[in-house]
Amino acid sequence: MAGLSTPTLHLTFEISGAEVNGPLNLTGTLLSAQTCEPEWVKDGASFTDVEVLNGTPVKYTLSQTGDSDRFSLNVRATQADTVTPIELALSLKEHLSYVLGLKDDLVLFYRRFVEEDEVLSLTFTRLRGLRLMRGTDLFQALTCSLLSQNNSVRLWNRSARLMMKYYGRVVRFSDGSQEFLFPRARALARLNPRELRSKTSMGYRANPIVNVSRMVVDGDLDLIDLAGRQYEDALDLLLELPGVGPKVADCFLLYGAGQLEAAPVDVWIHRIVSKLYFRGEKVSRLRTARFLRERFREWAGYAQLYLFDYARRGQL
DNA sequence: TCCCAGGGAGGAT
DNA sequence: ATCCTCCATGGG
Repeated sequence: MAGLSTPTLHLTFEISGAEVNGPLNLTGTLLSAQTCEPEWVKDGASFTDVEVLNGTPVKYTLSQTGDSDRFSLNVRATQADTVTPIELALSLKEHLSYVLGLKDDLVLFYRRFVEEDEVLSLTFTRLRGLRLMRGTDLFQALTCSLLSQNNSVRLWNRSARLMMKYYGRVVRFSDGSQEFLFPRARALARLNPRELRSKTSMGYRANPIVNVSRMVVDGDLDLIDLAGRQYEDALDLLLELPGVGPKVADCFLLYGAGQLEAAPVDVWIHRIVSKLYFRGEKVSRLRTARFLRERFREWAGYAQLYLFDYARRGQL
């Protein structure tokens, strides 16, 4: 913690393992393709992200030393030099705790299913410390979820970065660096979908993204209200949005709204659940999602995350 | 050239 | 309810 009583523009501090509820694998978590935001920028063993905290853009770089069980998290942060300084350390610590799911009781998760579910427990050793990320920006989470449909992680991340470059606000930080924020609904709502498409190579996904942006701007879509509703209720409303089907809706609810009973079913989850829980019998995606929710309840999102990572990395 | 990627919409059966 | 096909785009 910085030793100054006045707000600072630069900051370095640690988050010790004791402040985290169980193990943490930072690299595994940040590389697990969760859809609430573009992947953080990787540089060797450290990762950099930019977010707006209390109205102030903050850029932070994280690295983990030690192993998944005994570690410390090193944080370096800079905030924008053009806005009022905020009490950086406290708000950033709270932010990281939320975004990286550091309060989730992973040991309880493992203990609960290690004997109750032999299939899921297969993933526990190799993925130990993998945590479920949450976005702090609902519009960004919904947009990234829309980008991810029938797309590769690499491609939708590229499109997201291009969106930031062309339509996001530029922020200059006190260390002299410059970054683009994720675009606001206002900036996307006025675009011609064809322009958005040609500049970001996001294909047909430009149409629903512009349409949803316009709904947000016009007040026809209240994402905060949506995120606070009960799961089934929110799901029904989400499915009415253009370009939003069961998978995108569940991604928004899980990674954006932090509703841990949501379990997005993509091709990987569909495959591995069919294979491991239904003896390879073809099961519909809807039934797969319901199966995960009913079996894992408030841990369905985590079960999905572990099975997804396990399947995607070739252990299927 | 074909197939695939953290799918969804519209239609036919 | 389940099964087509098409939808852009780039990588293998």
